[in-house]
Order: sequence, then structure tokens, then C-alpha cells
Amino acid sequence: MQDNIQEKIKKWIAKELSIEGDFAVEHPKEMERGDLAANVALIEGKKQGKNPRELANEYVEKLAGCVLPEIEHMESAGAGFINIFLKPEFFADAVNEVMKDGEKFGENADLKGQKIIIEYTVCNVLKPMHIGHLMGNVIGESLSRIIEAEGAEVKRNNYQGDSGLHIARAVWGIQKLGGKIEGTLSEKTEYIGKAYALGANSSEDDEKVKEEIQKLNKEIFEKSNPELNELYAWGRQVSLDHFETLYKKLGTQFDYYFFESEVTDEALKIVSEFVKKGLFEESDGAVVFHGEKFDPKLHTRVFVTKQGLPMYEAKDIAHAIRKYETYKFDTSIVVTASEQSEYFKVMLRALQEINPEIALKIKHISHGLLKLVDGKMSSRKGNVITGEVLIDDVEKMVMEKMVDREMSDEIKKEVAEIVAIGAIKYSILRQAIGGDIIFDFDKSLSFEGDSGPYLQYAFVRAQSVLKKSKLQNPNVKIEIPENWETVVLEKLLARFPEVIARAGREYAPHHIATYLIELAGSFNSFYAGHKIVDEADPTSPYRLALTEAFGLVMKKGLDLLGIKVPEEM
RNA sequence: GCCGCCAUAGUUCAAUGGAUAGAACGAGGAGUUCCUAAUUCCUAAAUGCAGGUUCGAUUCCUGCUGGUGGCACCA
Repeated sequence: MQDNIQEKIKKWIAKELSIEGDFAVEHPKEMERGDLAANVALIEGKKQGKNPRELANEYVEKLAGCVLPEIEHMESAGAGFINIFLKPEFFADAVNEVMKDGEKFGENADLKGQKIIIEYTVCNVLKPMHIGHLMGNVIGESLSRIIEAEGAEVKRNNYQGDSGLHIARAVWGIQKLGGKIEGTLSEKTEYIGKAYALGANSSEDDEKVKEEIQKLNKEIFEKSNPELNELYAWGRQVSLDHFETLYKKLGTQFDYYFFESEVTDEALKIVSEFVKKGLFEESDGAVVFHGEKFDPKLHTRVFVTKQGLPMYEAKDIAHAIRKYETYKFDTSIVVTASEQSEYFKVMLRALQEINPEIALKIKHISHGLLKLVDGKMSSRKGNVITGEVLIDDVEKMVMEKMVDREMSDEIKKEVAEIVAIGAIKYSILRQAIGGDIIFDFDKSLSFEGDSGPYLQYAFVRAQSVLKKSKLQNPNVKIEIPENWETVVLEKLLARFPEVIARAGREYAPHHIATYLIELAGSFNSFYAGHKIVDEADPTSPYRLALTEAFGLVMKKGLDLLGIKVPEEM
């Protein structure tokens, strides 16, 4: 098996040399050094007090007598590494395996039998969905796909904020602007965004407005004012419809939708129950949790306000319990922006006192902020770029790039959407999740180099070659030609399963992105250096097989990032 | 003030404690009678500072500097 070669070689070395297996067999950073490298001599040299380089020479000699069938040759190098070169047939077998498994290639069973629920795109109704929310959605979707590829049963979960002060701010704004309006979904969404900014801004330095909004908040919570109920219901539905159009465009389908408003009563009940048990305390009229009593690194947070309204912290606890009752998960992953990291630790610590079984199954992943070159976006200040606007603008940029392509306008539009969303998703997934993304419209969404379109383009080129070959050479055989020199592309194809495993283990989609860039680069070089479809060339069938295998892996890899591939572009 | 996260070429990002720190953009140069030039090839260019652990540190630990997020009634 391809994916066990490292383990196999490691065991073999340990056995042949009669030593413990506490060394590593890994890929060297640079391929010229070998396909795999073992640091046995470094580890053993230290144990035995011998010169590692000499020991490596000794080991290579000892091992050379009975090499494994996959191994071409070995040599000692550097500080005392043993570099291992594999046979061309090994890589040809990998290509075979790709063809055989197709789009299943690279998947594993590491999480087989696990029930995992992933919560992402935590949006608030009546607030604009800006590109920061896009980030959570893109990351959550990719993580879901990677975890599915590891054999787990995955549920996608959307928890939406349809209760709380932001609602009152927006409703206040809508009242000031003159109530409900008629129009398209986009117009209504924009209107509500304005209303929210108005409410939030006006209350910022005006105590009177602040009080008005507090009063509205209480009335909305108690559903005591029919006029407010209607405005709220209207705005909520507009927001939900708007979100749905974006989810569809981005390619996310949720299994569950939970709402804060459904859990407020339960939240109050739990808090009052645990006030009696001494977990929560009264302070200044509010109910608080003193996190620092459990861990000096935590802090105090309000769970229920003076007015008796549950805060996010209380609702989240009730939500976690309800989520577990709905779906008995082994792990619940919650993806949010990193500004909530500290909050989450406190909330989770409180939950641990209330229901440790659930608390310990919840894992928080935070994803950094998406910043504009000139600072942070804020729906309060109104300087937001909404997800919708971003996608539209990028689509226009793609359309411009395609002016001279011979395609029908309809296909062009389809392709533009696939490429635009691919570009946006890639620019989010190319880097480690935790860090902020500095978003520069002109630079971040490049269509060349380290970009989504670069990957899609490489795929399209491969498909184009294959289409041509079907006319000329209908019987592609995967036999390695004589005197074939293994190319980088083959070596990379064989590594795909490892990459998926690592991305899953570390919850890190960017490993896949980095790998795909390398893979696309190696294919592009391969493509540039040699004609693939060439009847006179005996290596052509194998080159075609490589091209097909590349296409399969690229498509699968992009699929794990949630990026679609066009047929042409 | 307390707590968390971050610091790598001019810029935006990579690098499972290992061997010469890898890309892309930008800069300079080259390539198409050939399967889509949204491409390929070549050149220059980086680990914030000071210690420590280790055979070996971008990676682990401590301090400093700089940035950023959180810390009572937003989510």
C-alpha cells in the first residue's frame, strides 16, 4: 500500500538493525535528496556515543544486502541521514491506484464511526453578512469535507443569532427610517444594514437612545408589543432568505439550523438552577460567572443582565446541551472568529461544571479576522464589504479576463462564478486558519501564481489534453515506459493521502492548498516540457495516464477545499 | 493593569526539532511553427532583539520590543 510505505520502511530498518523504532522516516524537504529519509543514525549515534555520519555509512552497508522491493537505493548524507530512493515502479503503482480509486483516492478511515458536528457561519440576523462571515463559512465547509474524507459522519450546523441587543438596534433603526419597505431581497437587506448601523451609531454616544433601545430589547424579548413583533419577524425573514442565497452560491448545505431565540428560556432556567448551586453569583443586579475562580487565566463574565435577559454566554450553554440532545456527537467543532477565543474558554469552563461530558467534547477553532488594508470592518461604522458585493465584484473581474474566449455568454457566466468563488475561497484557505487575513482587493484576489484560478487552470489544461487524446488514442494503458525517469508530478501524486491525513489531524485545510499549488506547478512544468499527446512517442500513453491521475487528484483536492472546477476557462 | 494570539524576502503567505528556510506578487532577464501564455524557465531578496534547552531551534522555554484580540450587562 502506498500510504504505508514510511511505516513499512521504518519497521524494516528497526528489524534489520535490531534497534528500537524511536526514529522517523520522513520526506526530505527537497526531493533531490531522496524520496524518504531516516534519522536513525542521528538518534542511535547519540545513544551510543558514536559519530552519526559514520554510523549512517555503517547502516547503509548493513541494509544494502537485503533491500525491500520498493527501494531503488540508499545513501548516507548530511549530518547522518539515510536517504532512500524508491523505484519508478513504486510511483507508477501510485498512478495506477489513483486511476483505480478515482475520486476516492486519498481518503482514509481514521475517523470511521465518529459522529462529528461542525458549527460554522454563526450569523446574526438583522446585521449585514460581511466578508468576515464568508471566512467562517469557507473554513467550516472545507473542514467538514476533510473530516468526511477521514470517514467520519459529519453534520453541518448553523447557529443563528436571532435574539439579543443587535436586534433591538436594528429594529430601532427601521422605525426611524420609516418601517418596512418593498423591493428586491438585496434592497431590503441593504436597508436593514443601514438601519442597524443607524441604531448602533446613535446609541453609541447618546444615553437617551441607548435607553430606548434597551427598552425595545426587553419588549422584543417578551414579545409584548405586536408592532415590534411584526418588524422583527419581517427583518428576520429577510436576513434568513438573504443568507440562504449566499450559502447556495458558496456551496454549503446545513443539516441543522439552530436559533438563539429557541433556547433563551432554557438558558434562564439553567442559570437560575446553578445560581442555587453557587456556580453563578449575583453582582450589581446581574448574574455572573467568576471564571478566575476556576482558572487564573479566565475572567468574569455576565450571563444574565440586570434586566433579566440571557446573554450570549447563557444561551450558548443551553445551545450546547440541546445540540447534544439532538445529535449525540463524539466531537462538536465550533468555528468562530478569534475575538471570541477568550470568551469561549470561560463559557466552556462554566459548561464543564454543568455538564462535563458535553463540555469536553466541544472544540473551538478560531479563524482570525479579515481586515481591510485601511483597518477593521465594522457593521456599526457601516464600512463593511458584504459577501454578496465581493462575489459580484470578483465575478466582474473574471468576466473581463475572459472577453476573448470563444464561449457562449451563458457558459461564460457559469465559469466566472466558479472561478470567482474559487479565487475567494482559495485566498482564505491558503493560509493557516488562526491568522488574520489582510484583504487587499487588487492584490489578494490575484488570478495568477498562488491562487485558486491557477489550480483550476491547471485542471482545465489537463482535461483539454485528455479530450484530444480520446480522439487519437482511445486505449490508454498505464504501463511505465522503459527507461522512464520519474517526474516530480508522480512523486507528489503518491503523497496525496498523507496530505489529507495531516490536514484532518491538524484541522488545517491550508496543507491541502499548499500541496495543490505544488502539484499544479509540477503538472504545468510537465506540460510545458513535453508534448503529452504524440503518437510517435512511446511514452505518450503513460504521460496521458499521469495527466488523468493529476486531474483526478486536483479535482478531489479542490473539492476538499469546497472549490469547484470548470470544464474550460 | 491582567490574560490570550502573532512577529519569516519590498509585500502576502509556507516550512511534521533536522541537511542549502519554500512559494507567489512585485523587480530584472528569457521562452510559443507544439495539447488554452490565467503558463513555463533563470536571477536578486528574509527567520524582530537577548538569553536558555538540544548533537541540531523558524519550530520548545524565559525576558524584551512591536502589533493585535479579550477583560460586566454586545454577539
